[in-house]
Amino acid sequence: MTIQTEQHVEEQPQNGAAKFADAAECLKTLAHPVRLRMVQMLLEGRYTVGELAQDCGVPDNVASEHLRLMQRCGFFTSQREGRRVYYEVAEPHLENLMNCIKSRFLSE
Amino acid sequence: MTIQTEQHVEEQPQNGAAKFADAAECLKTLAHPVRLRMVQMLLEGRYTVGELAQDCGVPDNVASEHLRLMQRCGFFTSQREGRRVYYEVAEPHLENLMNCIKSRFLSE
DNA sequence: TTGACATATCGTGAGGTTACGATATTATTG
DNA sequence: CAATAATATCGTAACCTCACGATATGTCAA
Repeated sequence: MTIQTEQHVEEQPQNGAAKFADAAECLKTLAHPVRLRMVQMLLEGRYTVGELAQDCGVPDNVASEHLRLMQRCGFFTSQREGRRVYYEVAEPHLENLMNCIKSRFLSE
Repeated sequence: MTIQTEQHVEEQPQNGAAKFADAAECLKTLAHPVRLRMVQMLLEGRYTVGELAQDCGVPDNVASEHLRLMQRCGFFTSQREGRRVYYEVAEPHLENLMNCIKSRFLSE
């Protein structure tokens, strides 16, 4: 079995493992009940932080934090209009991915 | 001690938020570079713990732990043959989900 | 049986994630 | 201007995840 005794520095077997790091990062961002719910909502329209917060049952600052995380993954963009900030989907693959998730986990 | 301070209990607005908890759980299980790689491998055949461990560049016990987590989500099953244990995909939606992930995060 | 191999489990500690409260920022209204 | 509304940011503490090493379990072979 000759396990590589090289401490795990950066040295993943070059089988595209590096690519999985990005995917894992984004999946991790998606993997939260409140965030999934926000994605679901935003796939159907644009909403403000307050609207999303209320619908998800979390305080505004918590909602804001979740939205910031997802924005960093490129899922959403935001525009300010007056004192409100509207979020909307920016990642076109998000709908397809969400449908896969729903067909597996939510449809039965 | 174990003083549970009654965090915000279960009080999600009943918009199907509970369902997202399961989905988030499974997504979280998927959201790890090594585990994604294992899924990718096992979508193409059955492999032993040692084979998966070597391919992912992690020690056997670490691989075993990852596989256990995924088995708990119903992604895989395992059969022992001699001293080896073979894992294989048990969740039929996994392939579709993985294709979504790859088309978003790995194809560019 | 003893020993080796393959896998699994357990305890531990480092580091990450989360919700919360307090505070800060930005924009509107009086 | 001050006051309020909507959102964002920050520090903190509780909790969770992960990899590691040690050990345990299961299997086969001599």
